Amino acid sequence: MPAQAFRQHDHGECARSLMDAAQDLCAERGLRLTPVREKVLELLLKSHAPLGAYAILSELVDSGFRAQPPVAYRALEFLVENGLAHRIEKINAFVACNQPRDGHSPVFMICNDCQQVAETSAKTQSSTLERTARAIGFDIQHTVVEAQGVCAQCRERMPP
Amino acid sequence: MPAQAFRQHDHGECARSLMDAAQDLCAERGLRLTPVREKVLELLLKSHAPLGAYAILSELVDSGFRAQPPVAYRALEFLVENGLAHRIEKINAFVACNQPRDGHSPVFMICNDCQQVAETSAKTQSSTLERTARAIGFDIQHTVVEAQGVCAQCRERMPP
DNA sequence: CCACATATGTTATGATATAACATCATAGTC
DNA sequence: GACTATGATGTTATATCATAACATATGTGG
Repeated sequence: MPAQAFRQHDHGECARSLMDAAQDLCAERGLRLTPVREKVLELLLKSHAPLGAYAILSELVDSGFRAQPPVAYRALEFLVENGLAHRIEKINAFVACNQPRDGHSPVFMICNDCQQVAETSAKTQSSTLERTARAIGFDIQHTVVEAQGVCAQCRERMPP
Repeated sequence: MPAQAFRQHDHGECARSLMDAAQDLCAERGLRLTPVREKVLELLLKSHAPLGAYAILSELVDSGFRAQPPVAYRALEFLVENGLAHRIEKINAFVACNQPRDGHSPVFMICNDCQQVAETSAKTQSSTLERTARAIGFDIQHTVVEAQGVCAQCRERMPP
């Protein structure tokens, strides 16, 4: 299911099932999905667009958590390390992962108009990168692949 | 010539010819390669590793320029807009472009050990991205493709 | 219950980036 | 040469993003 974010879908249902998946995954792996971590994941899942660390922070405060910056950053670090969220480098923001436990190297499409971000899993993408790397003896540990532009919905709405 | 940065090469000569190319390109296009802009490009060309905006700023000051942050950011913005330099998102730093006027979508390999960055021009890379984008009707305006890992030289030097 | 590891609370500060407005330089025009 | 529009630079202030360091608490296995 590519580009989930740009499609019509039951967002509430989608968020719930991803939260369930996250809880299962943490249980399996002995990871502690503590209240702050769960809340941050919930905020990311509810949001239609990526959230910056300070946006998350202020929502945490609204939800009754005492929260200084490290609180948000630590929770995000946990989620990212365990594949439950991703950091979008180009915009210094975070999104929930829409296919945890995939071990994928995600590709993001960032719409400059509606600010939504779609996570796609282009396997060929990373294999192309791998090939380029191999050619120069480079050992890849992490990849950042992000495209900025305009999504289909926004383009349709735009002046000709 | 892929991965220039990781190879043995005459860096001084390489920097000089790229500076010449930049001057020609600006002359052709009626762009003004002013003293600050030229100095910043020179700093990037001399450096073996990407430079952060504030590193550039302090080198500008060392070179006798009065320099507040906007001075460095503006020069960098000019260089990036005109394809003479690139921003590496993952590390908030800048490198000189090693093939200006190519209209390429560059791919960067960032070595976590020596901090050097190689710019490669993988055409297949961007076409793979293009295909992914087309599949969901996304119109790409800019791409960020960066891989972090260990370059061949550093890997050879490392403990087994 | 103790000790250890992990998570959280808190203060302070570091690092990156830009808004806003004043001043100056350059090129084209009269 | 003076006039003016445009683009470049100078400067102040501040916004935004991120982490170091250390204190405290909490859960887990011995």
